[in-house]
Parts: sequence; structure tokens; C-alpha cells
Amino acid sequence: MSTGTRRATIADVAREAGVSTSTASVVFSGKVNVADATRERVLAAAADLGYAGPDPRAASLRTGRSGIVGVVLGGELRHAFLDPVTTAMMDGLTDALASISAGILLLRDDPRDDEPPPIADAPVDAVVLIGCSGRTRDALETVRHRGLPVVVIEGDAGEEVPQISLDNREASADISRRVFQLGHKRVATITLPLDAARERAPLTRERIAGATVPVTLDRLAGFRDVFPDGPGVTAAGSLIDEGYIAARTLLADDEGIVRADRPTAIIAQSDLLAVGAIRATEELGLRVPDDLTVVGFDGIAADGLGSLELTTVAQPALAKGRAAGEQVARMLEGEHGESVHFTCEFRAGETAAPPRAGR
Amino acid sequence: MSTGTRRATIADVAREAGVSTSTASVVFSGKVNVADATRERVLAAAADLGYAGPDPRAASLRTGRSGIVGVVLGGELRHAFLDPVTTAMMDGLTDALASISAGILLLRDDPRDDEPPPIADAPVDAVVLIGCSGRTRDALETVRHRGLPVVVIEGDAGEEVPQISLDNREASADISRRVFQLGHKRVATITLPLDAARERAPLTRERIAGATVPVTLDRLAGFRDVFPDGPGVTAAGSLIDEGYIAARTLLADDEGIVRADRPTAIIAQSDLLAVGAIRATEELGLRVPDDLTVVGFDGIAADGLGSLELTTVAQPALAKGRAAGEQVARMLEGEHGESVHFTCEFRAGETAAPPRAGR
DNA sequence: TTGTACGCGTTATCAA
DNA sequence: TTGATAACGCGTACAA
Repeated sequence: MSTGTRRATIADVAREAGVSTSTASVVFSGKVNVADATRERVLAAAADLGYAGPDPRAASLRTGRSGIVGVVLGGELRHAFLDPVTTAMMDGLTDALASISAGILLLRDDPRDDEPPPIADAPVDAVVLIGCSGRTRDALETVRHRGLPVVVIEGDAGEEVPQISLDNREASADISRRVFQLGHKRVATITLPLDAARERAPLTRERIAGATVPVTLDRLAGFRDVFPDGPGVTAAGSLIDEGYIAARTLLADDEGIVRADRPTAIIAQSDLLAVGAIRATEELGLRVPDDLTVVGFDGIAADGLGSLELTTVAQPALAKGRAAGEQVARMLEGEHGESVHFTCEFRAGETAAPPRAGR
Repeated sequence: MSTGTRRATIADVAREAGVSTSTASVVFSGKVNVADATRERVLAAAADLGYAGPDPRAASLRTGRSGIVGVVLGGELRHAFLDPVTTAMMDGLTDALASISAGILLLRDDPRDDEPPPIADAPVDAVVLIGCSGRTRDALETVRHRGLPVVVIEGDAGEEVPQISLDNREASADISRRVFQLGHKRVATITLPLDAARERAPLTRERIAGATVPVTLDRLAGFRDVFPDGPGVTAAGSLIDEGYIAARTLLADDEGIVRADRPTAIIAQSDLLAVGAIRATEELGLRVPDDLTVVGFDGIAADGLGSLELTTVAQPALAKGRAAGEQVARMLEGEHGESVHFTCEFRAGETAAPPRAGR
């Protein structure tokens, strides 16, 4: 084990082994057949010099590949990963990308004062944009300019960009219609954030007009297709406690007294919100679904609901992530990426029922 | 806008602008002062050629830096991100690393059959190992061999590796002692997984002997310091539903009848487990803390507990992540990384009380 | 302030 | 099966 002053390179190894650098290189890449004896010698030399394999930086300069796919998450990283849907998507993405041995580089899209956005100079082979809001247009622009393959998941991208989309509006309208058909007239919705500000507040025309999150808007549109004047509040995120807070706003006054004109059904834009809403409902002494119908959206394995089965529309989150990964893989192969559209599926649970007589 | 057959390089831009490549380079790196007129010309040429800035691959070969820090998460990525503690840690890490403009590369440590582990040839400047179990020793070995700076968070690494640690045993003993001092005699624990198998089962001497997760063992040791013979069950993960399941096992028989000899207190190894335990308790018709004391560990903002405040020990998860990032930053500066030890802090809530008289 | 020259560590190509 | 050579695209002493 000789201790050099600097790290050994493949050239050193080659010299030590008495072969050319190209031969040594081939030994490590394994792309071409090498005589066993030669390989042995090279490996021995490498071990001797403490050579840990080709420098990925140099290799990627030469090959033009870094083996890394950048994933741009809207908003803060922690929020993104608190959401089971995102998590499931990442899972599918990880899976698909693992099959082409690509790593995942987490990239933020929040603009910092001075620096350039990380996407501008990250050594990635391709980029996946998730949950695009307005800002992400910039990210998209940057990426396109760099000529990187890009796939957008549920975002508002241009025509030429492969997109992974969901029938948010239709699915939302579907479950809304079912609630309507149960006989509910006074129905409210709890929505996801409208924009990066993530304000908790009642829905107003103005706020909707200024909204930038497509998912929220699409699901809201589906709700409004059925309940054109249905009231709603926006949550600050897809969190149980947010649903709890929002539901209290809808159901009770400041003193915690249940309003006489409370809705008989709540349509939440995510399962987590629905779970929170159910908790709030029960705490107010109402029962689900007898006193109040609560439905969700996503179809995640709603951890935290105990034994009650949530009525919701299930989205194929994992498949979405996987599809994104597969399209990235295709594009890296030089083929054209394709947009993929997914549909949700209604899942009957135990949290929806007709309104009580007389309401 | 000329359309070349291949992407423009900085040399093309320089030529187009009538300056040398070094001047062009300097314009983009911004390290040295450049005459405004020159800069303008270079930028114009770049825009003209559709040059999107220096190729990160080439730049990183040249500078020896990729601006990427690899994060190796024990187990599957999705599990890791379902855990609020991990999430908070990642948050702190992100934060600290953002200040040195480093990206985060997600690395798995589950061994694939054929390929080399991703850590072996990812273009990272440093590595953070999180939640090390047995397998991670290999990852550590690989990283050390590559000569990369590495920081281990709550893992069993060697002496020379900077570690971010927590007083798991002491904190666990502390809260156990408080439960003891309330007068509880029959106390059970719900632990985190003992190993990668993540089995749900009662604690046995054999299982403990084969355990590989230091965090679980340390917290268990603290519990046993106070309740040497206290029974327990292991959960399959730090999840609410896991706590629910585990608590049912401890409190009731298969028919859901509360055992006569049920514990009067449950010490859970995580807040999520505690929340699940509380839910199970209430579903069995018992009240917390009147009928049963339940305490947790972590001090996360326990989303999903409604209005009840959990009694727990809070760990500085965010600070842990940040500390790891800071040590990485130091090491990248050429300084020595230091180990950092954090302590937990008891947080009185509303879920612990003396046992009912006569129990 | 700008230009020259070199090397970062590799791999692809082609010829031997 | 192996070896020589030429890029890959850039940053940075150093000199001008």
C-alpha cells in the first residue's frame, strides 16, 4: 500500500500493472473482454494503490452522462415529503430510475436572492418537474435551454413536454356527483393550497383568480361542476391538522359551537385533509357519516384513520412516478418522450351517507 | 440564432465574442472583474449561440467539486420520508447544505444483485449516512475508500468518523423514570424495528440479541434501566397505524376485550407510535391519561393528535440534520469534521398521569 | 483587464 | 486482446 501524495488515477494503475490506460479503463468498465490475467494484474495494482475506481466526474465528462436525474419539487422539500402522494410518486420514480441506474438529485425551485437556480448547473442527465406552480415555468425554461430531457408531473407545461397527468377535474366531479346523489345540498370543500403563499382562508373569487396550482384548481373545478356555489376553505398544505382546522372553520363558530347551517358533507381535496376533517367532526360531537359525510382524494393508505374506511377517489400515485421515470429513461435512450394520462378510481368507503332526514 | 449541429461550448462563445476562452469563462464564473463591454459581448454571443452556461460535468472535473452531497438513507426511501423525524433532519440538512450551494443526491443502500452500490460511483463531494444499521458498514467502507468526507447520523461508525448522536438511552431512561415516579408498575414499551426485517412481534431476548438498529436498542436500554422486566412489542415502522396495532396487542386480546392485566402505561419509542397507541386506547373505551398513560419520543409536531398534547421527549431533529450539513461543509473546507452530540428534552404533555387507585 | 497554455481523469476510436 | 491517441469542456496560473 504505497501512500502517494495525491489520489491514484487510472493512469497510475495502468503503469503499475504494466498495461495501457485504455486497458485499465476497460477492466473497470467491463465493456470489453479482457484476458483474465490482465484483469487480475490491473485489479491488483488498483488495490495496491488504493485506487477506488474511475472518478465519476471525469467519466461523466467523457461519456456525457452523469447518471443523475434531477427532481424539482414545488415548494419546500419537507412539505413535499410529508405528503404520502408525493412519497408514493417518488417511490415509483426511484423504482423506474433504479432500472437505468440513475440517482435522484433533489432540487429546490425556490428562488434564492443571489445564486442561480440549482437546476441551472446541476450535473444531471434529465429532469423531472413535480407539482408545477407558476414559478416552475422558470425551471422548465432553464432546463429546456440546457437541452435536457424533461418530464412534467401534473403541471402546466407546454405542448412539447411529456407530461404525466391525472383526470383531477373529472375525478373530483365524479365524487362530488356521488355526494350530490346521496342527497346532499349543503356541501363544502377543503382545498389544497392555491399558491405558494399557502394561506388558510375561505375561498373567494379573487383568490381563485390569483391561484397558480393546477391540481387545486382542477379539483376545485370538478367540485364546482356539481356544486357551482359550494363554499370552501383552503388549507395550508395536505396535512391532517390542516384538515382539522379547516373543518372546524366550516362546522363551528369560534366558540366551538356547531353552526346550524353547517354543511352536511365535506369534500376534501386530499385524504389527509379528510382525515383531519373527520377528527374535527368527531371532536365536535358529530358522527361520520351519520351526521356528516366526508370524502377525500388520493386513495393513500390513510394512516391514522383507525378502523374507518375513507370514501375517496384513488389516484395511481406510484404509477405516475414510475411513468415519469420510464419516460425519462426513454428520452435518455434517444427516443421521444410521451405524455401519459392517468385516471382516478372511486373507492367506496364508510364515510359517506345520505344526509339525515330534515337537513 | 445560429443552429449548430452540436451544443455550443464556451470556446464557441469566446470565438463569437472575439475574446479568449478564459475571458469568457471568467464572465460566467464571475470570479474576476471583467470590463462591462466585454461581458456584454460575451453574454450576447452566448445568447446568440444558445449557450446555457458552463457544462457542470466539465466544470466539476476541473474544479474537483460537483456541488453534490450524497445522502444514504437506511432502508427504502419511501419509509425514510414517511418519518417526520427524518423529514425534519433532511430539512436541516438541506438548509445547511444550501448555504454552501450543495445539492442532495438520494442514495439507497439496499444491495442490488449485479450492480455496484450507487455510492461507489456517484459524483458526490461528500456523504451523509443516516440511520445506519448493519449494512451501512459497507457503505461507510466504500465511501472511506473513495476518500470522501463522511458524516454519520445516529449510526454505529468507527472512531474517526464524525457522528451526529443523540442521548437516546438517557432520554429514554428519563421519561421512563418519570412514568415510574407517577406510580406505574406495569409498564410496556412499543419499540421501533429491531432490524431490516421489521417484524411485528413481542420482544424476546433472542430478538434483541439479533437486533441491528442502534436507535431502537439504545431507547430500549433506557426503558429497561427503569423497568428491567418491562414487556414490549416491536412495530414494523414509525407509523401511527403501527402504534395502533402494537397497542391493541398490549391492551386487548384477540376479541378486543381489554386484558385485566394490561399495562397502566405505555412508553412508545416514537411519537407516531404513541399517537397510534392513544387511538387504540380510546377505541377500546379507555381514556388517556386517566386509564392509561402513553408517552412518546421525538417531540415532532404530532400531526394527527387533535387537541391532546403528547407527553414525550423532544429531540432536536432539525438541528441534527443541520449539524450534519455543517460538518460536511467544514470538511469540504478542508477542516476536520467533529462529532456532535445532542440531548433530548422532556416535554410534559397531557397524556401521562398517575395510575388509577387500586391498579 | 485579457490571452496563452496546460491539465483535470477518463473513455471511444481505431489500428496493431 | 491490447495500445496509442485524441478528445470531452472547462478553469486557472502565469504572462502580457
